[in-house]
Amino acid sequence: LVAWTIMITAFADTDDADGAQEFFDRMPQRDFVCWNAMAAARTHSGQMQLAKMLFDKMPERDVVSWTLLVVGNAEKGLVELAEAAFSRMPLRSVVSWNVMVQAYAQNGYLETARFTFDSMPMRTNISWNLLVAAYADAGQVQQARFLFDAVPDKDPVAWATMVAGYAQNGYLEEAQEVFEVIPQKTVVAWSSLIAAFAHAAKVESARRVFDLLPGRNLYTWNSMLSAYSQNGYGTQAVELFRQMVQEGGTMPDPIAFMSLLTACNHVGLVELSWEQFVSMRNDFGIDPRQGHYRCMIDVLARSGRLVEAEELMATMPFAPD
RNA sequence: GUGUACUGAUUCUCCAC
Repeated sequence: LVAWTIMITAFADTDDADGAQEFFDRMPQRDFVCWNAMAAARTHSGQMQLAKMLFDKMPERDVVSWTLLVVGNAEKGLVELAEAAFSRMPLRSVVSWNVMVQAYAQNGYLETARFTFDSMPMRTNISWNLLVAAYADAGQVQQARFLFDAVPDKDPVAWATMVAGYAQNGYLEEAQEVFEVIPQKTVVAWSSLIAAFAHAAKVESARRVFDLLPGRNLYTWNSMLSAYSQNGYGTQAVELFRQMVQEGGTMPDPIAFMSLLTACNHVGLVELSWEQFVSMRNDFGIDPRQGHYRCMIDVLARSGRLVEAEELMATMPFAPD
C-alpha cells in the first residue's frame, strides 16, 4: 500500500495524473492516504472537477483531503469555495490554516489573509514565510519587511524570501544588506542577489556574484543568463549559454531559451536566433512555446524578413496573438 | 519508526504606470 502510494505521488510529481490514476485503479485495496495522494495528483494538475469527484467518492475524508479541496479551489481563483471548504472542515491543521492564508493572499485579499494569519491558533515558519512573500508580491515591501522582522525563528527560506522580495521590487541596497547578514546563505538567496543586481542594470556585479556562489544550478545559470539578456549583453548571454551546456553540464529549460532568444533579439542576431530556435527541439528536445515563437517572429520581423516571419506565424502550433 | 496537503530564486504573459 505504501509502495503504491509512492508510485502515485511519483507520477503526480511529473504532472502525469493519468499515469497516477492507472496505478490507483489497479490497486488491490485502498486506504485514505492513497485516496488523498490521487486527489492531490488531480488537484495539482488543475483538474478540479476530477479532484472533487475523488473527494466525493472517498470512503473517508481526513484533514488532508479537506485541505486539498481548499488548495484546489484557491488555485482556480474560487476563493468562496475554498473558504466554504475551510469552514466545513471538521478539523483544521496548521497546514489547513496556511493554505487558507495563501488562498486569500494569492487572490488579492491581503487584508483577509493577514486577518486569518492573526487568528491562527498556531503558526509554522511556512505561515510567516508565505505572508512575507505575499506582501512582497503585492509590492508592499515595507509590510513584508515589517513582518519579516517579526518572524521568531527565521529559517533559510525566510531570509531568501526577503532578499527576493527586495530584488523583485527594485531595492538593490536593501537586498544586499539582508543578504550580507544571512546566517545560512542558500543558493536561492544567491540567485535572488543576482536578480537584484540585474534589475539595477549592474551586470558586472551580477556576474561577480555568479562566479562567487557555491553550487550552480539551473536557476543560477538562468538568473545570470537573464541578467545579460535583459541588459542587452547578447554575446555574453550566448557565451554563457554555451558554458552552461558544455562546462556546466546543465540541461537548459524553456526559460533558458527565452533569455537566449531575447538576448539574440536585442543584438539583432537573426541567424543566431534561428540557430538556437531550431536547436531547441533538435538538440534539446524542447518544443518551442508561444513565447519562443513570439520572440523569434519579432527578430525576423524587425530585421525586415517579413516573409519568413509570416511563414513562422502560419506554421506555429498556437493561435497568433 | 515508512507513503498523501502548505512557503522562497530565473524568462515570458497579465496588471499598473
